[in-house]
Amino acid sequence: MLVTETNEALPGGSSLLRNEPVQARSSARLTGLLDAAAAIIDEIGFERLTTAMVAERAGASIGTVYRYFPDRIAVVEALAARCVGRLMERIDGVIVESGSQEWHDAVDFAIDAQVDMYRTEPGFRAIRFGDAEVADSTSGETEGRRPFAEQMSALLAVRYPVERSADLDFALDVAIEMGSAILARAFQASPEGDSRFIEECRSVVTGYLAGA
Amino acid sequence: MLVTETNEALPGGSSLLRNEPVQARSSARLTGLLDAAAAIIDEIGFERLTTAMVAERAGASIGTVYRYFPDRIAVVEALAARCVGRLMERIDGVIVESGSQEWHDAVDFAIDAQVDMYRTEPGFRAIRFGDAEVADSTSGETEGRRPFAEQMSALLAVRYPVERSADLDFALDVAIEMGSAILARAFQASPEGDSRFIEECRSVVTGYLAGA
DNA sequence: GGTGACCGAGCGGAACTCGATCATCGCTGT
DNA sequence: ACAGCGATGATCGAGTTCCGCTCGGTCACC
Repeated sequence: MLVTETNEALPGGSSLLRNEPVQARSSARLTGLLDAAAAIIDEIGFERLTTAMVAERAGASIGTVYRYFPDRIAVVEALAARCVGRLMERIDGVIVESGSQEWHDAVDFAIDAQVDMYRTEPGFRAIRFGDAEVADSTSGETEGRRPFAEQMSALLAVRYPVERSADLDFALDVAIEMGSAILARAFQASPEGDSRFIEECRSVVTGYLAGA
Repeated sequence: MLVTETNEALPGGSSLLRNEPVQARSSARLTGLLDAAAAIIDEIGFERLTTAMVAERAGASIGTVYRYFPDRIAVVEALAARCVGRLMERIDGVIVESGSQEWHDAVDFAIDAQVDMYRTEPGFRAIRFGDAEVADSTSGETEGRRPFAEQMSALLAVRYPVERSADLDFALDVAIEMGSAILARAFQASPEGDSRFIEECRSVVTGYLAGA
């Protein structure tokens, strides 16, 4: 496993939180707050989410929200981070389980996992990777996509033909950008994900990474 | 010209506005408000933009802002719409001027125009096409990219080899999605636009549209 | 008893409203 | 022609409401 979680609820490091939860009930609270935020975002969108809504839905008070998160934006950033973490766990899990050494399997699994997340993970759709980018237009996207790009890089590095691996990181950047955009389009077209776009995503990304 | 503007300032239809300006001074006001919004967004980002700032910068009062825009978000949506309108005008202008009948010229011009907009058009960078999508996560992107896709469709339809034109609209959807994402990445990496990503954008989009 | 966790009234500021005021336009009668 | 005059467009800005966030006090766990 490349991804290690010190706590089920907390995303990554993480400097997004004011106070790390130490008692059991409080990490449940954190999880609950993020769940509430995810549900609200799915229903009315990030822009209309208020901290009071999050508190009420999680059965907490406003003060509790601000005990964990420095501000409103940090809530959605933490949610995004949790999403990315879960996505990476999935991809990692599936690929080691399969035992495949083919790089294009890793690509396929990554796309499968994202499709699955779009369908089942609350908030993923609205947040994609970096609609937290919405929040802070400077960092958000980088924060979200960087770790993902690095994980894919690590996964592909050992599987990719050596002669082309010089530009692997750049190619991955481009591929992830393309793939995410097409997938987003697929789920913008329909809630279950337009299969035409999804298939096109597979072929485009695989084709590009294969070197045209 | 495919694009017709009834008024220099107003973007498209447009149902984004509460009141259409009818007198001359008031469309100047509208233009001024959008200019102010663009400048502010460039300086401090969409999130930190306040309606009071827009009003002050445009030399208007808050009430005037709300005479034209239903809410804060609509301001940036209108700005996005104006950006898209200007982009389309440019592409259209350059391509008829060139007289080219090659579809890949249309693609090149479209990419050139976007690069130019990123570099010179206030607010374009922050707004891309659909960081208004940021605003209203449901419609924003659709509102922005739809007219663009349709214009490109119209441009390419007469230039594209007939045998493949059946899926032209779908292919264009995908191509625009890919291209926009890669371009955005180029200008996220550096303010002048990372030329490596820009070149990759050209080759990927042209390659894809050529049918691989 | 000491520290972690939680609450919610309250503060500051930003989004948005509304009725009063001013500018422009089109008409109409001389 | 054009001066006057309603009607409608356009502007203003104090005021209201709502939301993000703080802080001191209370409760729960070790």
